[in-house]
Amino acid sequence: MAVPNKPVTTSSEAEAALFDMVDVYDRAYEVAAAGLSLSPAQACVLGRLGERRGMGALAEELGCDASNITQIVTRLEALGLVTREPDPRDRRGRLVARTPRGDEINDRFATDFTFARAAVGRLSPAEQDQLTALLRKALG
Amino acid sequence: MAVPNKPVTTSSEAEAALFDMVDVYDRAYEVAAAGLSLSPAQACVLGRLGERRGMGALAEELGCDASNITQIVTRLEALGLVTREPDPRDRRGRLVARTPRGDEINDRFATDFTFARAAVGRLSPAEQDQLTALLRKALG
DNA sequence: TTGATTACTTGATCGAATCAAGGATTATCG
DNA sequence: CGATAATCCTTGATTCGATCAAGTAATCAA
Repeated sequence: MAVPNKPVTTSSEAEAALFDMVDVYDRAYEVAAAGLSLSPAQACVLGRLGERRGMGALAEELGCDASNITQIVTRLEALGLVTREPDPRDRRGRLVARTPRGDEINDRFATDFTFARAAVGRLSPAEQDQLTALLRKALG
Repeated sequence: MAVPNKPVTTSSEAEAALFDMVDVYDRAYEVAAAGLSLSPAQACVLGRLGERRGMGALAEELGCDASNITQIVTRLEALGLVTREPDPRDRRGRLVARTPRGDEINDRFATDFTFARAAVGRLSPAEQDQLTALLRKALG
């Protein structure tokens, strides 16, 4: 099950459309990751490493437990996509950074995850601005 | 990590807004489920049982393996939210249906998952129609 | 310096997802 | 009719994500 957020009830057309978008987005993300033999979580963490980051920073960004990040980074490290070095400024911390291969895989993921790009691309520039404004307003 | 679909790169404002919506939606769904001690997958399956359904139908709807559904339904059954009876018309199949308690929990989930309702509610009726149209067009 | 806090790891447990394999039932076709 | 195939679901094994409790090491603060 890609991401099982099928709606219980969608009382309005807009809610239904919103749900469909979320559903298709999530599935596309997962498919793109799977195409590179990555889990969504791995692709996600890899994508957050444009700049080297501490484990805690990653955990906070993703809203999860630090031990979760330890797990995921350990796997990315085993895949040779990431390094984990002691932080020279605070030796409790560990700085995670992509390897060249990690960069390459991440670039490929960005290329392969065409869904959002394609979806937005179906709209005219004016429509894109409208969509942005509506989504931002809906997000409150 | 709620649903870790943080973007690798968001080349446009619209893509970024789309991502944010997906991210917040997924998290809200998970929180609503957790509030009822359900996993997102369990809440999802429960929500699909307005009408009794076979295991295979559920698997197809959710795009996952049948054995995955077996697992989830087994847990829902253990929670007393669902029954699994032999299909009288084809004794290979099993029909899954919500119990009264399953209905109650499902209703409560629908109430608790306020995110989509609230998001859409921040828009005027005309804006809701716009959003619907834009999302549908973006979905292709 | 002592004690608390911070940053991360480890180990355990649970659930979701997927795959291979198997049992039971139904459908097909010679 | 009867053998074979296809369908529906389950079981078992494995992997990964998520969370919690507990622990280590380093830093900070009194």
